[in-house]
Amino acid sequence: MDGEPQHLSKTRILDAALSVIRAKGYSATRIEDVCAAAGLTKGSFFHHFESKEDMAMAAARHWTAVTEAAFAEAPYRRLEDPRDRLLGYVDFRKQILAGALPEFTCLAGTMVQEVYETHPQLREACAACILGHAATLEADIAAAKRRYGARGSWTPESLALHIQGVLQGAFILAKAKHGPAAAVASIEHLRRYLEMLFPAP
Amino acid sequence: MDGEPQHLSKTRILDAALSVIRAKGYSATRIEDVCAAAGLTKGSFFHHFESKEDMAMAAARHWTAVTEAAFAEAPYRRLEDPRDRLLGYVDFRKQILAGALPEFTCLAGTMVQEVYETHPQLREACAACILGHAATLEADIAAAKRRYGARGSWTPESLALHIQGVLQGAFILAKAKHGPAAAVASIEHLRRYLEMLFPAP
DNA sequence: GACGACATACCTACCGGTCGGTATGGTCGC
DNA sequence: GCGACCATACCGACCGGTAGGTATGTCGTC
Repeated sequence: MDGEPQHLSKTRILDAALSVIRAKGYSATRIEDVCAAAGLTKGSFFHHFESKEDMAMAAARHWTAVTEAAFAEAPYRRLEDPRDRLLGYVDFRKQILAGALPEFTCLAGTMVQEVYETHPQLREACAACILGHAATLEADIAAAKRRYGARGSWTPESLALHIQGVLQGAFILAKAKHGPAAAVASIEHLRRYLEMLFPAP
Repeated sequence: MDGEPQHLSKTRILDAALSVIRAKGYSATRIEDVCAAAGLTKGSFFHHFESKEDMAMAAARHWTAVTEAAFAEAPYRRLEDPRDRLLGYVDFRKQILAGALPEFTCLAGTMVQEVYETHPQLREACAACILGHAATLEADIAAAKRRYGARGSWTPESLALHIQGVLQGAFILAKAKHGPAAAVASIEHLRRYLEMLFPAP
């Protein structure tokens, strides 16, 4: 995913961008906010990025890489049964909600809401992040469906997307309530749905 | 909910605000965009509103009133069985996704993402809208639970919020994919969950 | 004639983006 | 080894458009 091992300051700017955008949204983040958070100046910023939108595109890709790495190492991935892996994934996502609000939010979901009509490229980048992540669940879902003979008629793709949708919705609930309790409860409903879809032997 | 039957131009501005904010997000909407959409000028705007944030607060309340009215008249509300009413609600929400993207999106969900950290009052107003709407489902959920002896241990409140979460997530999916298909599929998963929670006789 | 409902012109802070400059470090000829 | 040369990284003052907000005027109505 990452091309070359980009410059340290560039990744510092991108890391800063992730947290600032997740806290204030894309339009409201000023370039100088990002610079301040990164401990650099605008001169450096525009040395590494052509424009604010260019940075956002890079941030989306950076976010994809960061999250991909985080999930790749997660313990649930080593489980044998595809159903267990799927439920493990959900539990893992639930655990993450323990931290502070702007830290467990999804950059792509936040940004796409603001830019889907106005910045087609950014929308595309955010979509690729979300849909790409969803795609990593499809194999397990398909396998679990085969093994446990799931109820109802639906595609693995649609369920993978539904899971991402619930998570994104949970973030909105958390933001609205200014705390993760409702989001956790929502994810538990999602887990219950999966348990019922793939009834345990 | 609405205090006095406010001035026509004021509601025109608010209606315009709803569509512009839903299309571009709160931070990116300029007051002049709203004025242009309403066919008025800034002079009129600042006659009716103190500031942009004041307008946003009013827009949130306006949105609450508009949606409340829309759901109050919906046909599913006349169904006898609480389970049918709940499923009817979900189906009704699914139907709405037929229109153009910025027209079926939720203002409160869009705004709260941007302002939850920076504008506490606005966050509160958006939260009140979402949570208030969720609360309208609680009675039916509780009644359905009593009548059909639902599976698992959860509160009506948490399920009502979960439903809202799924819908908000579905909007994000729709924005990311630039079309409602995935959102529709997600709502169908939600419906399946409810059917399984309250098994039909 | 006072007031509410608008329009027009204007002010000004802010912010995305530019530009001239400096520091650092690597490379090459000698 | 050393100086000439150059590229990269970074700084920070500055520019110019933009957009939130204001001041003032006009017109209709009670």
